[in-house]
Amino acid sequence: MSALPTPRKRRKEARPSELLEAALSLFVEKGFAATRLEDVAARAGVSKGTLYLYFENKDALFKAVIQEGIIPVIAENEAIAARHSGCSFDLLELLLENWWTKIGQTAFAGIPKLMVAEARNFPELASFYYENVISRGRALVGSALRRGMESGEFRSMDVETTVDVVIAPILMLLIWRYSMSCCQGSESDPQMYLRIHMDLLRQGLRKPEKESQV
Amino acid sequence: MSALPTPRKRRKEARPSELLEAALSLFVEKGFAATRLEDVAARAGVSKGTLYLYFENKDALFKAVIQEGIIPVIAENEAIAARHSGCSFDLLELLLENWWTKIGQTAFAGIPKLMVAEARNFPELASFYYENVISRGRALVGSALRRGMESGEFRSMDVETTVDVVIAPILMLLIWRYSMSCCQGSESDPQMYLRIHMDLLRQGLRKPEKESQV
Amino acid sequence: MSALPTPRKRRKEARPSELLEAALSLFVEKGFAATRLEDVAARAGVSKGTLYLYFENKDALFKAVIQEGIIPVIAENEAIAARHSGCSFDLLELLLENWWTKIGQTAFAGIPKLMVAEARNFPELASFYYENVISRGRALVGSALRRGMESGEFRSMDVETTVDVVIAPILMLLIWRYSMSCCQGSESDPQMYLRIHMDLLRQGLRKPEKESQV
Amino acid sequence: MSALPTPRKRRKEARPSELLEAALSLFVEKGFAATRLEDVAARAGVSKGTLYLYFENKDALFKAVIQEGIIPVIAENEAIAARHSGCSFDLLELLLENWWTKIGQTAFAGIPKLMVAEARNFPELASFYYENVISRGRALVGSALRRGMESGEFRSMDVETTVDVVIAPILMLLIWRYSMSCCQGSESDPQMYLRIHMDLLRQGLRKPEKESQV
DNA sequence: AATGAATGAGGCTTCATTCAT
DNA sequence: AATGAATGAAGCCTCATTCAT
Repeated sequence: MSALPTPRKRRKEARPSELLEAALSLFVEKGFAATRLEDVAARAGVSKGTLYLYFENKDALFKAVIQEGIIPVIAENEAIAARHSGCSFDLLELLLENWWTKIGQTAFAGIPKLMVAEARNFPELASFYYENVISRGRALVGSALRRGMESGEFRSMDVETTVDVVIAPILMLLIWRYSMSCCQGSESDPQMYLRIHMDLLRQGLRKPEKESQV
Repeated sequence: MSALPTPRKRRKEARPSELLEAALSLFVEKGFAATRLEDVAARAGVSKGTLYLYFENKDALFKAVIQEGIIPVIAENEAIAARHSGCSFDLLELLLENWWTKIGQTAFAGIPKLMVAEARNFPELASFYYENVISRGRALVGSALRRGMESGEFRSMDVETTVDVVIAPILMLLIWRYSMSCCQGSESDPQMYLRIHMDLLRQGLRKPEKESQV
Repeated sequence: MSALPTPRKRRKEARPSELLEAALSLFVEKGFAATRLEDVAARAGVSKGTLYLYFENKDALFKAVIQEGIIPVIAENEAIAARHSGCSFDLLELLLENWWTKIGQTAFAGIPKLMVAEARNFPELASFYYENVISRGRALVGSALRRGMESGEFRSMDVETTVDVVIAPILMLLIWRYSMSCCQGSESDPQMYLRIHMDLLRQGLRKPEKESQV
Repeated sequence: MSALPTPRKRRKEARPSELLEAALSLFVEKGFAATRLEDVAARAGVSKGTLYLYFENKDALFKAVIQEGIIPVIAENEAIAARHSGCSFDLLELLLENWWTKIGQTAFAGIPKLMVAEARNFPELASFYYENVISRGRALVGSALRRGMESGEFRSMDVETTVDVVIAPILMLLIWRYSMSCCQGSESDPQMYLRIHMDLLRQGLRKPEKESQV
């Protein structure tokens, strides 16, 4: 119906997301406290004052970054789980694959480390993240595990706790990359890491043919 | 006449560890950058200046915390590994048990999250930690895995990467406790978490009797 | 419509020189180490933070004072020397006259005493001053002396050392004024001082008509 | 009559001068403000607290250093002048030689720079030094010059001002050595410096045989 | 007389936030 | 809408001085 907005207008509307992108990359690189708003503004190509036209303060900027970053991927994974009908371990692999593609291989990969690092200093933010990302992600993995246990594909174990154990190496892979990896001589290979994790899991979760569970 | 050192002297000798204890609790509570040395001093019941009689600066204080608290546990684990002659998985369990008792159940449990959160902004501290804790810890787990693979107890896998996968849930357990756990309704049970992790590992690492590796 | 820059803009452009002026007067009054940046800012009518918008730190502020105030005078003197074609002693007098007008009779007169007082504790500043002021000043006087010796106007002497001897009374005049002069009852007359110095020099440097050097 | 004091007693009596010696060397090396009392005490082999048993505070220590350092040499020079009967320039050379031996070649050589550097911040000290050292030194040189002028050995010039001009290079030699000399590549030769100064003076002060003064 | 542990004021520097233009 | 100059609170670290032993 209407013509496309003029370049100028589009620029203006793009501002917030340009700022969010700049903020994400700096928050992820330096953490929340150590990121200077002046640097965020500079990376987005605007001045420090402009930033305050779009975000009330540093906290609000941080929240906006999280909000935009990860929730859509959780929703995608919920859809994948809803339409899956194969075996449960395959579902785990599908969920991981999508997560890896949409988060692990993008700038959002830095968010888990960011949240872990700042949760205590920003409890309100942590709550927001927990409700919208973590609890939904755990529910997803939890229902896959529960289905597998009920079908006899997996051993019986405490589901909630197993979820944490299963997720942990995936989170650590990202957290490591944005923290101590700078000290490491050799680059580790995330593909191999994930494959080994899933290999161990496949065999570790499987219900033994006959006797002798632990 | 009295065999006891003077109160003054006794105080002087106790100071460093009082300061280290105060520093540990604040570092773990607020992170490295956000901890004020004045608060550390106050918690130890001394003034700002006194702290500098014992530690050259904030970095040195932090390194001392690690030096006194964590490195000895690594050394203990190295001794445990050196004298171990049983099967490799048992060694992994012994190492975990000692780590859990000396680190996981003490205030030092907060250090991994601290390091993850601050590594990028304090590369020298990160290096120190990497050299003295991480690389030694990985070597320890790595040699246990390698021994198990060579003896046929474990499947053959890339050792370095498997080390990371094996360690990750243990680190995440601690990291979680000092970050997002505040948002969690139910307290999770670390004993069960570790048991499930080790169960999955025991079965996941084991070399199948006959064929069918991945 | 109006051709004048806005007041704000005008202010911004004037700031650096206002700050340099304030810094010069305080450095000269109290020395480098004892001058508080907050006082410099206050004297320029701004806050502490503003100073850092224009100068990276205290060292940079000091260097800027030298850069703006003294180095140009050295450059002028180099130009004077380059275009001079008369006798060498006249050149010495021209150099002195310009130095006296631009440095000796301004607030910059306090810099030599400042440098002498602080050189050991701020070796980087001392180096900067040595490279940019002292060595160029000495080269200037040295080449005038050398020319005079080669033309037979002056006796032959070690040039480098003679430079130091020739310059010393001029520096001492300024150093004295910013140090012990407060204790002196009668104000001494710098014009007479300089005239006597040059009188002694004119006759002292001159090559005797016939024999009898020392 | 009495036996020599015991070593222990002598040690105690030697304390103040050991402290003064240590203070001199540090004040001369770093200046007043930058000298740490802890370093003074350490160099004298005592503890920080001990220093306060002998000197009320840092200022008092500084004053004591100056008091002990130079006045005796001035007195010696006054005696030399009193008994001198040769030509006036020879007297100037004798005074210089004694000064050079007793001050210029000892640790006291740093005092002129010290006084110059701190005079403004310690006016009371500056007065003390002016009365006891500078004014007496100037009187000494002044009377030698005046005698030479009256005898026809020297040209007629304003005595007070000429004194300053004559002394300046000697003071600058010492001041330089304790300030900017660190930046200088080649060590300058003080013997040559003083010889050139005296050469220039000898010829510069001398009354010309016939006409043509300036 | 001697010690040395303890203090706390003070200076440089950073940066989130404000606001006049 | 956008700018960017200006602010001032806050933290690390030093060191003269005190005082219990």
